[in-house]
Amino acid sequence: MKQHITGLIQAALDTLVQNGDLPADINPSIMIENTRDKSHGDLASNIALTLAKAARRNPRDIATLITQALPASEQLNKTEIAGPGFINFFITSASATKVVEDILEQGHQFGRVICAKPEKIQVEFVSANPTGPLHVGHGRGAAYGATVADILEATGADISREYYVNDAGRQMNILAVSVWLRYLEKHGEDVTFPTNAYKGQYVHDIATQAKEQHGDKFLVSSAQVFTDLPLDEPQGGDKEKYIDAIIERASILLGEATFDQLFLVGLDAIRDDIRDDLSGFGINYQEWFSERSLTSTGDVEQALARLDNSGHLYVEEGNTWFKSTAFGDDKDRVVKRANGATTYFASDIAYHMNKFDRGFDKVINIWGADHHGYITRVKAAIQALGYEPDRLVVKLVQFAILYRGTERVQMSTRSGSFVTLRELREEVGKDACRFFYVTRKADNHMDFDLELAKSQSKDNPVYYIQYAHARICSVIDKLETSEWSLDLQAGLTALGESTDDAEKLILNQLAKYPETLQNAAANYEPHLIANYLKDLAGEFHTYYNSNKMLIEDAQLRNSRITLSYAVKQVIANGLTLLGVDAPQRM
RNA sequence: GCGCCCAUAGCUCAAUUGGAUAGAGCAACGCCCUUCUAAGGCGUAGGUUCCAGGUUCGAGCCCUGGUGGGCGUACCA
Repeated sequence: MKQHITGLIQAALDTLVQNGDLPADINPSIMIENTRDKSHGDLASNIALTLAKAARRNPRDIATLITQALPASEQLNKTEIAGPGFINFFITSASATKVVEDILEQGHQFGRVICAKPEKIQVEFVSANPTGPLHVGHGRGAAYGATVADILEATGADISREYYVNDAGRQMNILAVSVWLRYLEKHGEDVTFPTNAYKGQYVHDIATQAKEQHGDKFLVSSAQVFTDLPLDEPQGGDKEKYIDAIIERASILLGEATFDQLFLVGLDAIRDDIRDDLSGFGINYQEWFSERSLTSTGDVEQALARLDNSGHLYVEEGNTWFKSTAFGDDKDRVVKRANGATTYFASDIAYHMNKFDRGFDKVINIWGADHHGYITRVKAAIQALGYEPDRLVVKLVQFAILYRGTERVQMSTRSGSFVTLRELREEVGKDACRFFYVTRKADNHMDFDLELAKSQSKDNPVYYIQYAHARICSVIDKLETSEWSLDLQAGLTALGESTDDAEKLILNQLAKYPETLQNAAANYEPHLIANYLKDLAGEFHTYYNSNKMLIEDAQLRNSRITLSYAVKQVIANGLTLLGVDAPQRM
């Protein structure tokens, strides 16, 4: 419809230019918008306003010229000039009904786009350190990333979802010795647990698992572990030095290979748990990418060599620095320490190089808002490696604060008492979680009310949308067991002749679905779909409450149920994109 | 100090990317209802879009300067 009107306006402008009513160099870009106020028609164009300056004429005069030159169209009832010079278009109800026909034909495909030459896009999200279960803080990134990926896929991209597993580095070693000490306890050794070790219940669980799978393979006496160590914090020492000393001790007592085995017990257990957790959240990845693998494949060294060859590295006091200030960073960054160890940033440079080398046209990283300071240096690195920096898109997700009614839910990652994502999911359900997390713009802080998410009332948008879907399913079920049957063709014809305002409103909303999806994809804004569905469900409930569906009058019955059928389809399509089920009954 | 993000109705948030009279839902108030799915429906009221300038036909949105809040400013991961 918008294209149709754009064509009409273009034709009108061509005529006016030919007749000399408008200068030839106006270079118009024709925008058609949905009106907010229905007294302004269904669609509107601001073309006259944008041309006013170039044409040196009053916008209302231009609008008059355009409407006079506008070719006739069977799809329009009338056009009107309003306000400062808007041209409003009123669509006939027959052509407004066209969208229902499209929905019936295309089914779950409606709104989706298939691209002949799809853009290859990678979406990396969550990527939490595998040192413990996911907590609620990861939930928003998970829901947002998954939905963005699905939306991009729906609009024609070739998507790969990836989790970057930070399985290298000190934090993972701390996890390994945490498991180890619990394991020793389970063998009856007397252990004083370090201040800085991981204390959650899951560490006990993994230790038990290690004992079951590996017997006493990692067993040493506690005397061997704790003799000649520096002091821990409670004794007036440094907890960081203390835990590092234990890591070193473990490595010596067990030997590198055995320590690594222990390390992998912890890593595998937690990664599997995270994978399972996310799967229950409706999220499945194409790739779990190991940070460790970057070292073993030589990617890190290769990335640094590439930077060095292009003159972006220098050595100072034994440390190797990347000259990121050349690309707008505040300061240069160390990539290799004097002791030869590469930094986390070096791995990240290699990781991004690896991503582009895998042939992705675009790479999207979903990061927590606390990582914003990191964007500049990563962009600097990929630029230095010779990639166009715009091919990396970083979307930051602000924190969500949990409330139970009006009371804030405290969470702390210390002492293992945090609220896990799994607990949240079990309490409020997958659907409400997924929906609530994406219902706000990602760059806004959000409040997540557990009570509201669980409530079964109109106040709860997820419930309200699913309820609309279930209601329609129920009507259709009832219809099928009645003496009537669903005649969609008759319904379409009847709808085309209808002048009912509520129906018009719903038709209008249905027609907006494809562009809402496009918009959501183009801007990485899934909340547009969530809001869209809320509106559609609201309009439908209103309609449903004032119009009986299962009635004698065949024309009304067919048109109402046909319209409802289309609403059901679009709700299902939208909810699917958000990772929310569309239930047949509730 | 510097950098990024945010500020819209009492509360939680929208606003088609610069369009027309800034919209929803809670909460408040006033009516109605007990149903094809029931956990409701209809309506009223509520605004200096943080402040001050600027850009233009037009600004919640863009620019400048403030105010307030969140986050970040590692050779950690």
